[in-house]
Amino acid sequence: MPRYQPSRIEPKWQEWWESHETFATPRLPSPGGRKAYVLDMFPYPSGDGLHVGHPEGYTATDIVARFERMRGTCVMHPMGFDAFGLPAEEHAIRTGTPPRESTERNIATFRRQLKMLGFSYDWSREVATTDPAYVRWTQWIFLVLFDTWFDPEAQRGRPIAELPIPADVAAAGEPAVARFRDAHRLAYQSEAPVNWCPALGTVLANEEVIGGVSERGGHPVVRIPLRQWMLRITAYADRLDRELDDLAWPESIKKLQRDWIGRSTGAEVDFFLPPADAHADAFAAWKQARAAGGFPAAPGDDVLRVYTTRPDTLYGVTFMVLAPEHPLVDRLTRPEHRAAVSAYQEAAARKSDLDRTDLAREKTGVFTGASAIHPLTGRPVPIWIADYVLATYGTGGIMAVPAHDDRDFEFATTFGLEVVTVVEPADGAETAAGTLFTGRGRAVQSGPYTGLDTATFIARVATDLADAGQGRPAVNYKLRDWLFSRQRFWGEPFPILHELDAAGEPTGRVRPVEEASLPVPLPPLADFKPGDSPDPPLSRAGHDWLFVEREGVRYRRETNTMPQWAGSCWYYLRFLDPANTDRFLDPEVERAWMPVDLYVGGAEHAVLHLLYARFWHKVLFDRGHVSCREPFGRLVNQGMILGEMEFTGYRAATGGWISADRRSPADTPVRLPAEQVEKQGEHFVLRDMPTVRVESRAHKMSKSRGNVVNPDQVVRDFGADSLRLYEMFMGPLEATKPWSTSGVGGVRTFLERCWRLVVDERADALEPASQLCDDPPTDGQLRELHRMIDKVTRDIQALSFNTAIARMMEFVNFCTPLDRRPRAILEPFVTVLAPFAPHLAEELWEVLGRAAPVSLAQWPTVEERWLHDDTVEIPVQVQGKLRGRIVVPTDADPAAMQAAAVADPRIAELLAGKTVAKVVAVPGRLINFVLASPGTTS
RNA sequence: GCCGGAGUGGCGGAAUGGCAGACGCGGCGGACUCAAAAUCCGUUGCCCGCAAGGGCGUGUGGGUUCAAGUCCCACCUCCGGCACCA
Repeated sequence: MPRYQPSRIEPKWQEWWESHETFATPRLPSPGGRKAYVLDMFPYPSGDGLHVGHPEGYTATDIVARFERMRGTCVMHPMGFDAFGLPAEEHAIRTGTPPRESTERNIATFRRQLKMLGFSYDWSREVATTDPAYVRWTQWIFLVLFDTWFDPEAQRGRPIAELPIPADVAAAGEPAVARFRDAHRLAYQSEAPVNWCPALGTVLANEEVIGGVSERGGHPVVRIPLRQWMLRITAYADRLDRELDDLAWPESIKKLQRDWIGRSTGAEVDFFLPPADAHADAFAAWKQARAAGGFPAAPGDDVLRVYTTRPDTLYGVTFMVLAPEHPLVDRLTRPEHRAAVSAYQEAAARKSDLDRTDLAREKTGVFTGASAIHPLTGRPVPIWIADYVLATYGTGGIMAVPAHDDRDFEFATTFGLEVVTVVEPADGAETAAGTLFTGRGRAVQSGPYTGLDTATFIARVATDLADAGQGRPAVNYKLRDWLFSRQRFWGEPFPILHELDAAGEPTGRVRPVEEASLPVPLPPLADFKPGDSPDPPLSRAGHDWLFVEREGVRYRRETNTMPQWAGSCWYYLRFLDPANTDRFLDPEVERAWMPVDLYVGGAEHAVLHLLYARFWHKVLFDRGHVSCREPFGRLVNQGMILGEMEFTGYRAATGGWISADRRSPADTPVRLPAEQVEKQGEHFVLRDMPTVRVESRAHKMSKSRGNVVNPDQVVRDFGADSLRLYEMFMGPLEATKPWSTSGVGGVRTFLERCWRLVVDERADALEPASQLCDDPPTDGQLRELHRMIDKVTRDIQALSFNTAIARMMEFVNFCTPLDRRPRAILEPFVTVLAPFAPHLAEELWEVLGRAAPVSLAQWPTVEERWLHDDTVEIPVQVQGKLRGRIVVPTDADPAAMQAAAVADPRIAELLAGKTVAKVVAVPGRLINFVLASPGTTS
């Protein structure tokens, strides 16, 4: 009668934990005790509900949190919702439902599903980024960014009030000072060209544009100039790079971040631009002025400044290239080239990123008719414009060295420009003139530098250029400043006011909303439809929201909103002190819990979320609001869960089967049941037609493919403990792995075996199995128990849950046949099972007559003495091939092992008449007899 | 193109340079049953052999080593990311 019934026991224990506040975390960890902050990347509550991918990471952290709790650690394990997001906004536009309504509904679904899985979150700490009490502090942090400038000397952010004002700025009066400050804030406005997506009615960040179309929806994107809020993340580029060093993150993630930051070192070099009516000695005069005055901070109009990582190739410069948007292009272009240049510029502006990057890699460009003077040789160098040079990187212009840069080489080849070799491979290999060599080596045809190796050349020419005032060492980053505003109505409003003049026009002056007035609420909107201009939807809000007065001056609110990233940049801090109305986080609480000890989430956030959150954290650190430089100590990315393995055959248009390796896009895929398929050698083929190969693979879950697994359904069919356990048993946490419904059945069977180990299934009432007894356990049972505990303990710490579960299965396999099952081994087993299958463990604990909850029971201690055997079985190899086994004392030395091995009749026979050249005996592991090869004497 | 990661039975996977395939799914056999399901027990890499036993096996080809899934070199395939950053 009392079968294992998850549908009965799971809700029961979830209610028990909730009513007993089993997982409530105190404000501060107990003094002197250990703390663990175990964090999941909180989800975006989409309308589809939880996906089976979510519980993977959540179960992993839940096991760690429960395990640590049982070991007496004070555990912080919160959950919340990253609830601003485009889908709610699109839903509002489609249906007219206010986004807050649908969002709250979705959160309720997510919360129900998460609770259904028995995660041990402290739900009293739940936060949603859309909650006005949360938005208040997101806006407050924006004001911290607005109030901060980056001091490059100190390499840290400081209050804007401490920004030194140059004398000439101060002399120009208060508006100039304000402008100077605004230009140095970490949050600033910019008129830069942005990715405007007409279909979505918004501007997108570079990283939201994939191959020229929007990441969401794949709509076309065009570049237009628009006033935007930017965050000066580039100021922190160096620290974001260097301070990765000490983090316990996967090296691959660190590398991803480093590559994204893209630090490179090289030099800036000025090429003199002679005026049209220049005297022959204009260059000499310029050189003299530079030698006296040094290298200016800003290039000025008389030079073309370029950035290069290879100043050692200066003598190989045969032309220069400017981005079409480069500010000097118009002035440089000679009248006879004006038409072509303008046409090219217009075409480039119209081109989407797709056209500029993906299609036909062929280089395009036009000649401006102008030349610059090479700083070392004094020779004129023609100036071109081409869209392979980016306006937004370096100085927007390059010195082209076609012999040693593949892009320049391609351009030179296309337009028949000169190629001059100035570097040869260091190994002296011959290079034909006019060929490409991008490696490092030795300089040739390089004036006084000829013969130098690349590194020496770079160091020396940098010094020489600096002395001559013609160049300086420079560092550049691929990382761009963070485009932080969106033209959306479902996001945090900026706490910023724009001053208006008497005519109601903006004066360009802004003021922050005072802290006491936060949060700036989202205004109610009558209509959610996007406009056809890039004007933000909030500009259509009622005037009582839009216009405010301060000290007799009228202001218009900022109508952009923050991107979804904003809320997720600091939620891990708010969890620590979620109800605080006085500050965003109590410093005492922050010092006690930070940093996060374990952070688990999807690899899709490897770059952006983690980089943005680190950036905000560093600013908060610089401004004294948090105590550590880095927020996340140990980071782990869970892998993706794919759909069930599928076999796909292909039918040709004529109707016949076509082998998967010879199919064309015109053939129709047909999903095949496993029975129609068999493996033949390397490939799967049709069982009835073995010449036809069949594709076998698992695909990403997607609605269109129809292979999405719904957690509600799995819980209904198998129970939450089975879902948890299966997701952990599938394979390594970090790996991508396919779903298998029969695999879920397998772990369900295991849980039923656990149940029967303790419960008498044939009794009428819920009572212990008849085999349960109070016998003292045998040595063999204790050995089995302690080895299991030891392995599971170590595996949880290594996040190797699949092997931990395998070991528990072995333990159950060991116990099942026992006619008498000592309580003294079953009870510790139930405690070890508890973090993995908490509902079942609680129920079994109760059946065993112990006081609930097992969730807070003590984790069993491993008794070392049961981990070691007196004797050990050791393989015996002859010539590296396994030929027998011997049993020897565990501490047997090589001589004893050898004696035991030769005493084995089979081994003795194999060695008879042979010369043993060498014996390799590894105590406790193996023994190998190496024979002298025939004809060799030893 | 560049940068990661991965290739092990029919499938998911396990293995500090030391007995390849733990554990699970699936398969096969048995016990229980009138029968089936459930359960319990056994078995299950491939090939030869009645057996004892032998041979071959971790994507491919080389190498280091007494010993390689594991280390080194070259290559192939799949998955993920980046993509003119001078």
